[in-house]
Amino acid sequence: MQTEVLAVLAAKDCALSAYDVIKQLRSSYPQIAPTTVYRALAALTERGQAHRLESQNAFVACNCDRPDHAAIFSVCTDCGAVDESPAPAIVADLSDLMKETGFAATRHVIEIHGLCASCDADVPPL
Amino acid sequence: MQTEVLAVLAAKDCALSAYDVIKQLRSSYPQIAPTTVYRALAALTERGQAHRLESQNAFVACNCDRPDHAAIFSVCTDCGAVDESPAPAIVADLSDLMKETGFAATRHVIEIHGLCASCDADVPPL
DNA sequence: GTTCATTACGTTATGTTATAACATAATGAA
DNA sequence: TTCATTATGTTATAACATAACGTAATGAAC
Repeated sequence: MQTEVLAVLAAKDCALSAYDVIKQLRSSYPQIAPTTVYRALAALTERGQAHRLESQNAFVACNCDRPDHAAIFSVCTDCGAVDESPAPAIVADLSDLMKETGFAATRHVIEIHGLCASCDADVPPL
Repeated sequence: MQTEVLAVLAAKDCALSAYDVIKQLRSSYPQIAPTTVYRALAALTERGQAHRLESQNAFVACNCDRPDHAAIFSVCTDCGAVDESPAPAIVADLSDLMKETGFAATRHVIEIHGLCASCDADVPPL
C-alpha cells in the first residue's frame, strides 16, 4: 500500500491531500478507507520518502537524493507546483539562531509560497 | 469580536485552534459559531495581529513590535509554547535562494519544532 | 430623516482533514 | 503448530474549515 500511495504522489508535481490519494486509489482498491492511506503516509513520511506540506495539509513524494535531511519547499500559489530544495546552510542557520535562546530544534517546517518561474512569466508586467 | 478573539489568543503562550477559541468565548457568547471566529481570525491574520501556525492548524497572537514582517516560529513539542522571532536576514536568504530558480516568494512559513529552553532542561541528560 | 451601501455577525448546513477503537488476515520465526 | 508481528479492513467519530444565506447596526448622501 505504501508503494501504491507513493506512486500516486510521485505522479504529480503538486501536493495531494490524503483524500485526493484515496480518490486515485479507489479504482484499484474500491474499499480503501482513510485510515489505510494515513497509515501509509505516516510510514512514508517517517522514512522520508514523502513529506507532509503543513501549509496545505497535503503530501508530496520526496524527490531529492538524500531523503534524510530537512528540506525547503516552494509552493506555487498559482499552479500548485511544489519544489523541494535541500538547503543545509539555511537550516543550520535557523537551528543556530534558535539555539541562542536555548531552543533545541528537531524538525524544520519551511514552506515558501509564491509564483514559480513559469507562472511568474505569465503575469503581465506592471 | 476581533478584539475578543485576539484577547483569548494573547492570554496563552501556545497556539490555540479556532475551536479552542470558540470554547473560551462560549461563556460570554453562548451562540458563537465557527464562522464568526474564523472571520475574526482571518481579519487578524490579514492585518498581522495574529498568525496562523500551519503545522498546528492553530493561531497565536503576534507578539512582536512590527506586525508586518515575516517571522519564524519556534514550537515546543513538549509544552506547546510558541515563540516568534523576527529574522529578516534568514528570510531574505530564503527569498534569494528561491529567486535563483526563478521563484518569486511572497509568503514564508517557517516553523521550527523542538524543545524550548525550559523543557530541554527537564530532559535528563543521556 | 429616509435611503442605501457597507460591515459585522448569526444560522444552518456541509465539506474536508484526521484519528480512535477494534477486527481480521497474512507472514514468518520459535 | 503456535504465537508474535505487521498490515490492512471496518466503523465511527473527532477536529478543522467554509458555503450560502439572512439580519441588524452603522453612517454617508441625498
